[in-house]
Amino acid sequence: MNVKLADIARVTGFSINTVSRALRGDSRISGQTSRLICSKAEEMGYIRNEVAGSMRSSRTNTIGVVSADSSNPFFAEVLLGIEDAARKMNYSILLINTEEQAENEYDAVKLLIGRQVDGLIIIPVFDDPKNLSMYESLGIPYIFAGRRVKGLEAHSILHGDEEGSSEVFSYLLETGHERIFYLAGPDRISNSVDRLEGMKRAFREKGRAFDADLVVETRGHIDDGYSEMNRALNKGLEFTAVACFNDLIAMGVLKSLYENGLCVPEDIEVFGYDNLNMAQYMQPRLSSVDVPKARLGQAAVEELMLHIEDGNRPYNTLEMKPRLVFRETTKR
Amino acid sequence: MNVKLADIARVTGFSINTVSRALRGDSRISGQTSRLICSKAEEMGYIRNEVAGSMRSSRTNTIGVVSADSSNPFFAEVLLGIEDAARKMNYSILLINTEEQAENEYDAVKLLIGRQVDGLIIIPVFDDPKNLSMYESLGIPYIFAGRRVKGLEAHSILHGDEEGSSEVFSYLLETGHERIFYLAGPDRISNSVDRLEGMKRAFREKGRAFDADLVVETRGHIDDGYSEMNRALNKGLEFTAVACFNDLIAMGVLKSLYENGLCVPEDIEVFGYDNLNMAQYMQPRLSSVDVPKARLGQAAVEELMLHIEDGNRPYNTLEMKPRLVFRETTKR
DNA sequence: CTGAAAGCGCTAACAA
DNA sequence: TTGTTAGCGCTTTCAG
Repeated sequence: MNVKLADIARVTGFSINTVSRALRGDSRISGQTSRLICSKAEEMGYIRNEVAGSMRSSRTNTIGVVSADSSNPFFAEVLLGIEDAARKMNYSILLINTEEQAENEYDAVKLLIGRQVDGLIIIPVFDDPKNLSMYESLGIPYIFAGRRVKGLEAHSILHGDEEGSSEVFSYLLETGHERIFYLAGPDRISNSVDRLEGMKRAFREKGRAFDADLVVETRGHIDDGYSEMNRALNKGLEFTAVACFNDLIAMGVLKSLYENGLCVPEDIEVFGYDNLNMAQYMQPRLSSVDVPKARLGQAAVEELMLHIEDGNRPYNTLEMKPRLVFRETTKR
Repeated sequence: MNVKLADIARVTGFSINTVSRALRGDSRISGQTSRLICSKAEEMGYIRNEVAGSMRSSRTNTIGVVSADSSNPFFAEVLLGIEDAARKMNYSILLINTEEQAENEYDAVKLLIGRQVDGLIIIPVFDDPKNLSMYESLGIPYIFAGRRVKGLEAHSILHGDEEGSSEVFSYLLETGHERIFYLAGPDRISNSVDRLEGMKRAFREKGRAFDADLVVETRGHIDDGYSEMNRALNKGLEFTAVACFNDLIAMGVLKSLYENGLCVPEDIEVFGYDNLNMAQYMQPRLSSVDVPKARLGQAAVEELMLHIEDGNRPYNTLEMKPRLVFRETTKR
C-alpha cells in the first residue's frame, strides 16, 4: 500500500494528528515541525488519500457536471471553462453526458449524489416532472448552465436567448425579408423554447405574422442543417433568409445552399447562433450571435462555490448579454 | 443527513450487514429478505454513499481521464467514447485537461491518484523525463489513448499515425506533386513525431528528398492553418499540395486559399487528418485520414478494465488502422 | 442465511 | 503547540 499519515508519524516521531495538520498547513503547528514533516512527506512520496479525507470532513472537493453532449463544441467549451475554474479552486470534475435524455439526467444526478459531490452544474432538459421534483428536494447546491428548467429559473445562468434571437429576426425583418426560414432546436431544451419565443416577439413587434411552415425542428446537429435545407429546397419552399438555432446547423445549411447553386448572402442571408470559433472560417464567414461559453462555465463554478460555502444563500437568475456578430453571410 | 444503512436496518429489523448485502445483491441473502430490504430502501430514498464504500473496499469505480484539450473536437469525441463505455461498466470519470503541458500532466496524475482512481486514461506528451519516471512506478493501471510516450509504448492504443501519414504523402507524390507543403503538429506529442516520420518514409520510399522549408510546425489549431497559410503565400512559397496535421488546420488552410484566389483541388490539393464529422461539410469537402475516435475511447476503457481486474496482465501496444477518405479537396 | 466486530485513512473535538 | 480519542458509513472477516 501507499505511504500514509501513520508512516510519516512513525518516522518523524510526531502523532498522526500533528502530521495531518502540518500537511494541511494548519497555523497552530510550529514552523520547524511543519517544515520537517513536509519535507519528510515529500521525500517518502506521500500522496494524501482524498477519499478518506472526504469521508471524515464530508466534503469531496468535487463537483458533478451533467452535460448534454460534450462532443458538441459549444458544450465542450463550456466544460473547459468549468474544468479550468474548478481546478483553480482546488475542485475536481466528475463528468456525465445525458444526450439530452431526461432519464439519463435523472440517473446522472442520483449517481453523482451517491458520490457525494459538493455541488452540481447541469445542462438540463426544460420540462420533466420527475426531474423537477428531484431538483426541488436535492439537498446539495446546483446551477443550470446556459439553460433553465421550468419552475426553477433562479438556479440558472442564462445568456439572453430570447433577446439574441429577437435581435436576429428584427434585423432580418427590418432589412426587408418577407419569408425567413427558421431551423429550430429540439423543443425539450429551454434554448429552443426561448429562441423561438424571441422569433415570435420580433414578428409581433414588427406587426407581422410568421408562417409556421417556415419553422422546422431539428436536433441541432450539423447533419440536420444540411438535410433539412436540402429537403426544404427540394420541396420548393421559398425564403430569402435562414436563421439557425446554432452554428453547427448553419454550417450544414451553407453546404446545402452552395451545392444548390444559391449565393450567400446575395440570394439568401444566413444567421447562426453561439459564435463558435469555427464560424469565422466557414465559407462565407458566418454571422452569428456570440455567447460567452468559457465565461459561462467559469461563472457557473463561481456561483456554485458561493452556494457551497453558504448553504443558505438565495438563488438568483444570472443573465449574460448576447451580442450579434455580423460577418459575411449577411449583407450588413 | 441522508438515510443510511443503519436507518434501514433499524426500520427492517435486520443488521446493517444484512442490509448492505441485500442492497448489493449478495446471493446468500434470502429472496424474501432481499426484496423487503430493497423495497424499504427505495421507499426511504436511500442513496448509497460511494465514498464510504470505496474507503473500505479500496475501489472507487472511478477512472481518471487526463485529456489534452477537450474543446478540440477530436479529443471531445474520444472523451465521449470513454465516458460512454465507462458508464456502461458502472464507472465514473474524473476529468482534467492539460493543454499539452507536461507539468499539468504530472500534477493531474498525482491529483487523480490522491483521489484513488482505479485506473487512468491519458493523452500524454511524448517525451518528458519527469513524467516518464512517474509512469514507470505508478502503482495503478494506465493506458495512453491515441498517443505514445517514449519508452512506454506498450501502454498505448494507437491508430497508425506513421502509416496514415505515409499513405497521404505517397498518394501526393505518386500523383506528381513536386512540392508539398506540410503543416505539422507540435513536436512534443507523438502524433506529430509519427506523422512526420510517415512523411519522411514516403519520400524515402519514392526515392525523393523532402525540402525542410516546406514543413512548418503549428499548435494544431484552426487559426494556425489560416495564419500559416497566409504567411506562406505572402512570402511566395511555392507548392501544389498541402498536407495538414489535422482537420482543424485544414479548415483554416481552405479559408486562406479561397481568400487568396486559389482553387482546391485544381490549383492545390489539400489533405486533412482525423476525419472529424465536420470535414464533409467544409468547402470543398475535405479529404482526410479517418481515425476511429469514439472507438478509441471505448477501447481504452475496455483495455484499462482488463488491467484493473488483473493487476498482473502484461501491457501490449494496440494498433488500429487508419483509412484514407478521398473527398473533394483531392483530385482522386 | 444472518450477525457482531473490526477497521479502511483521515479529520474533528477535546485535552493537555 | 501537540497528543488522544472517537468516528465518518460502509464492507470485510469471522462466527454462528
